[in-house]
Amino acid sequence: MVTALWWIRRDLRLSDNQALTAALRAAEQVVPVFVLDPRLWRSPYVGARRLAFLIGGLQALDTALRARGSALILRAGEPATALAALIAETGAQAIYAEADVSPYARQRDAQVAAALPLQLTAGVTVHPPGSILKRDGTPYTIFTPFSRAWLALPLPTAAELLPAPEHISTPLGLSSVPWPDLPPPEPAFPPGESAAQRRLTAFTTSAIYHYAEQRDRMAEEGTSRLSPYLRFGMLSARQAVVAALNARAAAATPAEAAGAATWLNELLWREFYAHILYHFPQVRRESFRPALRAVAWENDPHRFAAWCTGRTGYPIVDAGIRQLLATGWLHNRARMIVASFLTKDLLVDWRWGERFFMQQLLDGDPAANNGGWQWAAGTGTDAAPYFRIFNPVLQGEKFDPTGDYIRRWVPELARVPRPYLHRPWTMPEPVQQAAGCHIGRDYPAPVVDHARARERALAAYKSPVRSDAL
DNA sequence: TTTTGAGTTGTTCGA
DNA sequence: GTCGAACAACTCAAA
Repeated sequence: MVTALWWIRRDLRLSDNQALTAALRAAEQVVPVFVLDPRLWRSPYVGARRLAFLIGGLQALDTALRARGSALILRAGEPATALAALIAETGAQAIYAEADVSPYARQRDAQVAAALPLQLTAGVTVHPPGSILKRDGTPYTIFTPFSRAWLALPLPTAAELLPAPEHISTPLGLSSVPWPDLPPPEPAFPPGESAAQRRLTAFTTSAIYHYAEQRDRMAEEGTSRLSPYLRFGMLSARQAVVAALNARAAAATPAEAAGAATWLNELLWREFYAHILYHFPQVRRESFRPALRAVAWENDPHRFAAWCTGRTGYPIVDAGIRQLLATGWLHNRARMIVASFLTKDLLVDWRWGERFFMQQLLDGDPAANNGGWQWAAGTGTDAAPYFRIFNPVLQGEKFDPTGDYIRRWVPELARVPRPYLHRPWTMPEPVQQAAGCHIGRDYPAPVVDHARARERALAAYKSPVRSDAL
């Protein structure tokens, strides 16, 4: 009897799963296993809410496996040790898993592969990192040429998507550790593959066609909200790309096709940053651009705390942070606004914001989160020019013109009249009275003056303190 | 090898 | 209110 392990990490799905398919082709019996790595619980980059989403996804996967004659085996401990034990128990000849790109995952897999028969497959991205290079053999570091090269490769088709297996034969009697105790999942993001598929279908048959115009409107549900599902592979990258291509082909108007193409482009940003982290793992520790490794961050803990709690006094910034704190998810436009504010207005090291996002986000992904933060901070590949500093008032007026987003997430501003909503500190005293919102008491005064903070940021970025001058 | 055009998502200022 | 230019210089990608 040939037995194989399907080592699940961030591919919590049965459909279009290359690792599972490879295991089923190689073996008569397949053991689906997830290893609770104690490093997950200790990491300052992991929060309870994302863990709860992960565990919920594993429970959904377990249910789906049980309907197919199998069951998820949950183990705890160092992966190499736990897998070695399971191999000893089952006599499995091989382990199949989807390759990941983060430095931690690659080091972990190298350690396992050194001791055990580990077979890695593609799947985190459509095209595996390392497979898209310039003519001279070096990796792309600018998005647009990367995306051109990506699009020049054969596009995935629906026919390539691997079907979910109807039956999985798993040996009986293997033990599991109990499910860990975690907070209940976020209601807005029910974990699991079927929830992901429903959301993908809903988005790619409707909102995707308005995505080009609607995606920046923070009060609207104009985005796919699929990021947590992509993060844990409850949906494969290939399934998402195929759905985008199908939607583009089915578009009734050029504007609708543009919507689908814009969303596809966002999926390509995800691919791009996965490739970047694979080729430049040091970006997890330091700025991609060497010249900006010496920016003299102020790192004021009080200002950082005001930002983390949504009490900066800038409504659009606070609304974003509070949406994140309340739901574990944040609109992409709001991500850019709060990141620009932290790094430019408050001069806090982008790595502080990156870590906070990783603690809070359901979709927290080392590659995409790092790429986004370095872009906003202007320290990354293909980054915003240093002088591109978001004005939180203008961003709010432009992308939340009705103020509905602010009123929803910052209830103490609910009765502030629209002309003052994005700059409540300018409310005359009688208006504050009428709105039931006294600045400094019910809602904070601005933690910095944006115009002055902007000048300070320009100076700090223009002449970073060089470490050799210290 | 050299050259040339280009580079997600902005803001401010002055005409 | 609207519009175009300036904001710097650099690095990258590709011919």
